[in-house]
Amino acid sequence: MPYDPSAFPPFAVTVDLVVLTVRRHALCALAVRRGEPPFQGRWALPGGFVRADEDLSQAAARELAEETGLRAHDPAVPAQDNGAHLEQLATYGDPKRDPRMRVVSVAHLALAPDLPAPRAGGDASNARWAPVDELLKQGGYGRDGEPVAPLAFDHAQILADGVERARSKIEYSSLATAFCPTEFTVGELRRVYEAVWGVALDPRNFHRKVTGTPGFLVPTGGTTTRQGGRPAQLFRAGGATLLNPPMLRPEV
Amino acid sequence: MPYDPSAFPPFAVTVDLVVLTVRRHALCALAVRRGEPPFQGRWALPGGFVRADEDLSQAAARELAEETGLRAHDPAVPAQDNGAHLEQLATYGDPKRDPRMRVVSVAHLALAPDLPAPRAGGDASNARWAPVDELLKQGGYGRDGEPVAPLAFDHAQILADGVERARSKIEYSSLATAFCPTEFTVGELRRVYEAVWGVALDPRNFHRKVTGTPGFLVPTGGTTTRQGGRPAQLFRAGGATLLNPPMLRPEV
DNA sequence: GTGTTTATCGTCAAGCAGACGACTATGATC
DNA sequence: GATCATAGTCGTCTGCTTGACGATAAACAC
Repeated sequence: MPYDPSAFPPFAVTVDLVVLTVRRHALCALAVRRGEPPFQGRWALPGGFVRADEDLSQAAARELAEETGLRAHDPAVPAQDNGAHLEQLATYGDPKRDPRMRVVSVAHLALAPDLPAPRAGGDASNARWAPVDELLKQGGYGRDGEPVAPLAFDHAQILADGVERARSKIEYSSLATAFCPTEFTVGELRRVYEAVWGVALDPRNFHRKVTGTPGFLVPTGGTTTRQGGRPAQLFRAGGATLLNPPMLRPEV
Repeated sequence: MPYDPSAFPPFAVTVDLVVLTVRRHALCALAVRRGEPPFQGRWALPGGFVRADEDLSQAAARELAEETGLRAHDPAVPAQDNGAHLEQLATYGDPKRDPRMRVVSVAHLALAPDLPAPRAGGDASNARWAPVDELLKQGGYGRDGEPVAPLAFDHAQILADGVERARSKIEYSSLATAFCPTEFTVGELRRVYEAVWGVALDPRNFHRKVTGTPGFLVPTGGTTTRQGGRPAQLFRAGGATLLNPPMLRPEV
């Protein structure tokens, strides 16, 4: 059977981004306000069409840079901290997920430290970091009492999947360091785990665990006191990507 | 900005299947022989175009049924064994992955017990179960001394990703039972782990572990002697999907 | 100095994992 | 039928990890 362009239905392919960070002890995601129908005025995940000559990961990295200014981490330079962590999450292709046409969206998950301020095409009012519980609270009310509309399209599902991926992945990988600046303390790393998992961890056992896991942390020699209290040692992420033994999420 | 069909490039969207089973102590994958260019005559993963009105998981289930006769497991009936396990794996969209046109493939992973014989459109010579090491052995020689051509397209990468997913997922989930018939013995389950991981496990510690993990196995009361030796108790898969504590893959 | 905060080290008991001995129940072989 | 081989099942022991928590250290605020 020769190649017949009419033999398959045409699809639009997009990438959507779940960009997570930890701000003020809460796991937050980047949301942008839609400027056009459908779902005009509603919050959504950042994303856009994949271009004709682009790989999926390239498209995701481009969108991430456009929305946040973050460069994606180059997997070829693992030891070096040259940007945010970016990985493919899952693909969503319900025929009715976009009322305009048949769109298949390849969602990606990005983890970033707190630093950057949102910038959606230069217009800051159309992009914000929002706590994920707030974004996922369907039909509830935000911290300011305003009613919260659910995210556009199936983005609530995508965000929930991304959060779940992040929660489970910091158990057995060193990914939690992607939420930290280049140099960080054990306490800062612990607060990342606490924010992502939504639990309190024992500082003493946590310290013993992470410093005892080979390849997880390497001391830089410096110390800091930016948290108040006794100065803490500074660390960088070690070469290990898989943690053995893994971090254990406390019982549900 | 109104909807403009020319604003995005059209893609073809396919599903490809990594169907794994355990045969004769080896992890095997379903391969089909391509009957048309490109890669005519080469082995490939089964798959096909997503139809215009189909969800991705529906398309994957349809292809699985067409190629193997297996029904996909309905997630709404978790305790019941009504088919093979099927889950989305990852999406592959390199612009050059198909020389004919821009194709994005949403790969799925299926795990099945040994029973079914391949049937690719009724022609058995164009479908076979092949050990995954053989399919992934680039440019080597098969067990029969024949030279082995690498899989078509990027299917070697997809298969490798699927195998890795299966290897890690049987650690912390009860998915290994998807490789077993409805009723099975602890020894049969152990041989699944040994085949998928490619290691030897201590029968005594394995027995203690799986029978001690709550929700993993439920005894049916029957026994069997089909393996020779002392009769073994028969079990069904329990309700648990996540294993706590997980099975531990021995050191590399 | 005193109190507060955070970091870090130590101790102890419970539980789990790996190594491996021992026993059991079947079929195969002589 | 005795013996052997095979596979399944139960125990034991030892070392390591974990979770709970006491104790000490080093900063800052007053």
